Amino acid sequence: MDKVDKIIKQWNQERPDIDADSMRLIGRFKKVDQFFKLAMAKTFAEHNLNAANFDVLATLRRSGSPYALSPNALVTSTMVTSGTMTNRIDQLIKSGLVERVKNPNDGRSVDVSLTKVGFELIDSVLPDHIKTQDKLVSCLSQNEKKMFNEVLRKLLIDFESE
Amino acid sequence: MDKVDKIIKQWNQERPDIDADSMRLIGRFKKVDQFFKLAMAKTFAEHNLNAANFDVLATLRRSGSPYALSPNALVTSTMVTSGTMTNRIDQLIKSGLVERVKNPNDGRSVDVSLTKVGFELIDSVLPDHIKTQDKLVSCLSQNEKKMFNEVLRKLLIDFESE
DNA sequence: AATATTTATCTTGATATCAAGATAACATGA
DNA sequence: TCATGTTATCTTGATATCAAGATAAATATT
Repeated sequence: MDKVDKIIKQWNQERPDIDADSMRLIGRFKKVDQFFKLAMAKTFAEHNLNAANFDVLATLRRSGSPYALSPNALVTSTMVTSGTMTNRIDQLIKSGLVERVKNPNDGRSVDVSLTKVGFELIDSVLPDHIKTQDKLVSCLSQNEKKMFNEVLRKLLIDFESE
Repeated sequence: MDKVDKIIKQWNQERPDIDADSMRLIGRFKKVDQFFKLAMAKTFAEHNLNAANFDVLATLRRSGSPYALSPNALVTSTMVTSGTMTNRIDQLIKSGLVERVKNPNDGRSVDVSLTKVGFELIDSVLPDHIKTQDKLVSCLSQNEKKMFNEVLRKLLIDFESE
């Protein structure tokens, strides 16, 4: 009987008319999410980053040479608003990890480009990040991971079809 | 090939030394989380609530009669700081959904108590919330839900043992 | 009884985020 | 070409959150 079970038990007592099976599932999911985020945040903090910063740097890094994308492209791939991205870029510039480069072909547009320091930082965080992620799911068997992945994929397909 | 697969493909090209299997799993998990949160936020918004407000009201409701808990108890069960909880309570009082009642036995302490309006609101949101949650996992078979739940439970047991 | 410690709540200052709108550059169609 | 619409980015004002500290009451220690 874990915390989620206790919550469901409370609901059963107070509102026995409600079927709380999905709540149990989603409640557990939410708790797992909290643990995931906490563990990854710890890794980022060891390199003076947070999840938001890391996200931007990682997106630039994996986009390949020349490690530069427009703010718009970054907004699209990170699911935040443009104002949030402006702020993130400003912070990363202050830390010397990226720079803004004017686009000569389009006066409205800029490229956000990894600096050498930024490139080296993200490349040094990455192995730790992978290690953290591996550890987070290390209690699962290969088969469990496979099923887990398939269930998540099925959910995503369902969501994106609507 | 979904968005997560594309991200992993980029990493494979840029950093073939890195084994990104856990990243794929956790990346999907994160996306599912976003969909879950978005759908539930929509339901809350239909009743002029957000996830934070709902959380407090639901915690008070399921605690049973007299539907009152100390801010401290609310902090413990919702995983936010005391300052955040003070703010949430202030907002809910402004909306007339809860009230602060002095604890006669302990001058430091207050009880946060559901008002009649607050009680009726949370009871009317609840069926919609359950419906939303049911729908979110409706694409999964009974067996898949069972396996999903077991995997999540296994993860939580692992996290809490450390 | 007086002092020190712990507990419960609130306050303060800083940050990250969002929604909406401002600004400037580009694109299109008459 | 000029007017209109679109696109890319940034700005503004509001909100939710956190970490750290303030306040006040209860408890423990001497």
